[in-house]
Amino acid sequence: MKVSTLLGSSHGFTDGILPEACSSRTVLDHVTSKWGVLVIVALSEQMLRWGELRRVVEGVSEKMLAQTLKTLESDGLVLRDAHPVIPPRVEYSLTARGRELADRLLPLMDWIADNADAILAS
Amino acid sequence: MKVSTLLGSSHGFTDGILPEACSSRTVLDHVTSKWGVLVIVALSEQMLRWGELRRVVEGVSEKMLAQTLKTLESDGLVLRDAHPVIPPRVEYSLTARGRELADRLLPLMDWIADNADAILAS
DNA sequence: GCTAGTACCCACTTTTCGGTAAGCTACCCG
DNA sequence: CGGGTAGCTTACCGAAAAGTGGGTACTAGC
Repeated sequence: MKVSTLLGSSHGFTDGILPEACSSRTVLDHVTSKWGVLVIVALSEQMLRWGELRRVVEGVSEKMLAQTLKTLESDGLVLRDAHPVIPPRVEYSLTARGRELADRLLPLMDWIADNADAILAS
Repeated sequence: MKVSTLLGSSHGFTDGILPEACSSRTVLDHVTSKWGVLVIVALSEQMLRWGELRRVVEGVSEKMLAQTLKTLESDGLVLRDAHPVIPPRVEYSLTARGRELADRLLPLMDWIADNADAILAS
């Protein structure tokens, strides 16, 4: 079902835009969490190791990165590939589903990057 | 500048994905705030009054709706049109810039709505 | 005069988010 | 044997987000 059909002057929309406490809201919260978007975008280009992610996603703490990755992994958006070597080597990449998400996220991010200054100026 | 060119195996990406504390991060926070997305989507179909927004965006409190609308209005994404009549009548709609955003947000929301159940099942 | 409806605002409290710092494992190097 | 490294985990704490309950202004209707 398309969100864009949930509303409509012809329907009267007595129901809301996405019912409260539905699965879409939960996923939306995961994806639009403070670091979720940035991690997805970072991984959209290439697989990255833990330490690389920490550097690339500027400002994220270890705790938040671990938490974000765990959520995204359990959502099936990010793949965690741990090599049992010493020192540990863990590689993160997008799953097919994660790449679908990234495809829809990147245009948004590009638009934001283009318009951010104008938006804050007003 | 495209976000998708910020990274790249050929560049070495010693700098991060969007520098910390830049305008893009701020706008990203505004747009991906808990209620920001839902308000934009709700207004993407049609202009809505305050009370209608409260009902359509299920679960939002008056305080949060007011705060969200104020942020979006000062970002130039939402237009507030107050009619000086009794009882008060205030209409909210998207600006041209807000519609640009909504165009990039709706495909994302549609994808989330389509995949939410599968994502939470895993 | 009392109540209801619309669109808010403000103060207070609670809850959640996120940062800091420390510790842990298992090895390798010197 | 001490220090270093990579990838975490945990406990603690402050800040920020968000909910609650009240109040305001104005008029129409009973």
